[in-house]
Amino acid sequence: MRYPFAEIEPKWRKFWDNNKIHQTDLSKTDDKLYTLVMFIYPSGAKLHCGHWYNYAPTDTWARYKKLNGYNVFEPMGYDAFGLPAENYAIKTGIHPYDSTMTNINDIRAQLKSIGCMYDWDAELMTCKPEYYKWNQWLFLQLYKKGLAYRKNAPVNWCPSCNTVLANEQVQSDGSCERCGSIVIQKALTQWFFKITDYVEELLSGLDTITWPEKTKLMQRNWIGKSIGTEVKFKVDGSGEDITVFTTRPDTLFGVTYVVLAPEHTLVDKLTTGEFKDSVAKYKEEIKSLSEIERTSTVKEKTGVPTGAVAINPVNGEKVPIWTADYVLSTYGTGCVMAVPGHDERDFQFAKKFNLPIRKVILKAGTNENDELTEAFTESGTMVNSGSFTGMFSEEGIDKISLYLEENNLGKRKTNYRLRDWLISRQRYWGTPIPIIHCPDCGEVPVEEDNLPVELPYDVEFKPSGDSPLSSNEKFINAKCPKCGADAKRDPDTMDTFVDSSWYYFRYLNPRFSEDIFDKSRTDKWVPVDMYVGGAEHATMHLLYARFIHKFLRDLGYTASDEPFKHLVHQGTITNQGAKMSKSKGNVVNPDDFTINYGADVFRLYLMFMGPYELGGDWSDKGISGTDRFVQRSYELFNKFSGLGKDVKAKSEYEIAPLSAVEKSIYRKVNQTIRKFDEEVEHFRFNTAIAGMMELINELKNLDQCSKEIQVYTLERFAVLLAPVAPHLAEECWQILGNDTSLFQKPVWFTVDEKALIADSINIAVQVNGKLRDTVEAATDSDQAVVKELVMQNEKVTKYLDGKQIVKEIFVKNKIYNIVVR
RNA sequence: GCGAGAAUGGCGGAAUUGGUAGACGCGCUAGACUUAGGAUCUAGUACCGAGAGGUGUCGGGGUUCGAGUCCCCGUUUUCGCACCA
Repeated sequence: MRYPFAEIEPKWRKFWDNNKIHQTDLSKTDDKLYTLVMFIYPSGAKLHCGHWYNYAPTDTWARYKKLNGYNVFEPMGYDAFGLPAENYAIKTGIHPYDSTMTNINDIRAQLKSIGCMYDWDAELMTCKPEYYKWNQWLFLQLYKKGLAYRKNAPVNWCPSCNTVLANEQVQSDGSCERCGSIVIQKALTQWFFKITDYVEELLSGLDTITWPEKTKLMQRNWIGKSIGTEVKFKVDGSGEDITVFTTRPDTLFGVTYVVLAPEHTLVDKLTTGEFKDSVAKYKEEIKSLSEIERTSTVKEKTGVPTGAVAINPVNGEKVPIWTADYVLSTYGTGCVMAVPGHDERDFQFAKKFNLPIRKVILKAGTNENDELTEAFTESGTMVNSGSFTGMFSEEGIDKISLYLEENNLGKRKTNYRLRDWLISRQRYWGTPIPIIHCPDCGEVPVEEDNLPVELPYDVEFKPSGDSPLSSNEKFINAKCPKCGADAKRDPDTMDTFVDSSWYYFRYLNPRFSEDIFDKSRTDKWVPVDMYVGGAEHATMHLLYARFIHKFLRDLGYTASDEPFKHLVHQGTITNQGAKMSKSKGNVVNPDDFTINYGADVFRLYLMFMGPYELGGDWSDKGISGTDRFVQRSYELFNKFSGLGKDVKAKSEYEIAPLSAVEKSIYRKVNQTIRKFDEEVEHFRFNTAIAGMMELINELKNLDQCSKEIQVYTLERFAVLLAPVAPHLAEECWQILGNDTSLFQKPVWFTVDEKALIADSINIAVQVNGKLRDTVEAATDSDQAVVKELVMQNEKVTKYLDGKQIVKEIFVKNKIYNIVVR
């Protein structure tokens, strides 16, 4: 009989539901384990295989922990604010709230069909005022500490749609995805969170958490700490100074020009008469370029002179000031000193515009008068550098910095690539920013008692050039909390990364109304023990959450320094080479598989496909393999139905008295448990399942075992099934004769260590590193014993004839290698 | 462009610290069973070769008794790059 998943799976889900098996008692904290997957964005595309790939294997890990006695908390919620719902509204007229709620209801039903251990009492929706109220509260706390502030920042602007565009709405050729016009960069006043105040701790904290090394490295690179010196260049004939940042003050004598970012405020100020037109024209030209294009090292460098001249502080030399787009206003001071002899970008630029190139660092083994054919960017001996000539770069960096500091011409400075977090969005579907702009008092925060500032339902979200909220008179007009005068609310909303930077606290008490969360509870449960989600969040969400966590700690809201102790990234599931998305039309609907095979077969297949961290291109080719495995498992238990009622197995057996078949099965069962423990613990589900398949292949001889060994084996097999195929396992456990639920009364079997050691073992025999045969020897045999076997082996000895043995390498239980000449 | 991964049969993938390459599964081949089925069971399946044997882990070098694994050079490919989440 085929496994009737269509009856059995809903039956067990109902049982779990009715008995509240997945509701975590959060007051019990002794063996607490907080397992979290990144919450879902409720798009109209619903759940696809990529979501299942994220959730089902993580649930297997969580269930494994639960069976091992942990009090596991595994919640799920909706990251419900965001751009796609708003775009959808612009296109169709369907309100973001309505489409989001519809999507959530559909997705919830789908999520329930996976059979994960989600505690639905903890469900969260970030678009509800009871949630985003605390985003606003968080904003106010940051504001109070001076960590939320406004400044100008460039945004992608479509002049035809009259709106700000997300990077993803700008196509690769720089045009708007909606109308095709060329997108420009426009400066707008924006809200920022001062994440840079925490930069050192964000770096050092990485050493304290168990995250993939590559993710930590990405964060380190993102933060981009660099130790250097700021150098002041006076502008000739003007009171202005240009401050540049350099990590190579030892090359200061090689400066032949200075470059300002085109957006730098000094550009217009310094440009002299005849150059004004060309500079203005240049600034116009580069408006449509993205940062990636601007910094590309293959793109032809562009730039124009400003006519102004800077004075090198160490030698008084006058050098021209240029503006060029390879200098970014967002990094360092927005100005660089150009040393074409020792910087690749400067070299290219100087070549193109015929600017002088001067050698000031000598590469070891070369001559001072050799012409530079490319920039020499490493350290070396300083030349042409006044009194510093002859020093090695490291010493020169130190001495020149000291000289600059002593003469008030500069100072040592640590720079970071990390920029403050731009959190304002000129959009509707997000958390309103709780600030009122008063003509007299300026920016005034909304009183905490007046939170939430509710997002109004009625609004014109079609682009008009302004944030959609500014068109809602009722919303936008307010009284100044300080002086009572007529004032305007801030029309912007927050980046959705604000929502996701603290949601793991809120899951623990989603309806708590007195504070952002109940500290007495979160202190026991936070940090999250295991966090699973896509690697695409490596630098943004995962950095923002760490920042907010540290901020909340400084407010006294948590004792921990880091939000996520352990992090795992699932791989990306692509289809026809592309990430699954509705717009590409390559979404694979998991429902097709759950209808045909059931949830357990599908989740088994997702785990069996390959390494969890790797992902891969979607194919359903192998699903019949896991289906067969499920069928065979079900059949196996039916064959021994009820056996566990009459026969009780011991927890361990003496091995010697067992028959050969029993021995082999007993050993395999224990080896499989050992392997399963090891593999599932580290999210290696594919090999864990392969191990179980090996076991069931061996169990074709189970009827040759005593009833006790049969029960011993089957109860262990059922329990191994439980994390990977929970519905099936519950059913099998019951068929065997148990009247309890595995997840209601968790069971896990420990390995019988003495069953793991095999009596004998195959040892590879090599001659000159080439395999010639294997010999079977008792486990842990020493070299002399193995040598005797080897030397009797003709397949080996025929390669030794007439040769001289030079060396013999013996590795116990593994290899015997004879080197001959 | 910059940064970070990956590359093993026809396919998905296994392979503690360097120690028998191809576990497990798909597919395929042959057979069994059968009021015939896209079901189940048994056997085989890296490549070349009749065999002995030889060759094989993206390409090219290197270290080592021994390299899929370590080092150098290159190719291809996936992901991220600050307003998608």
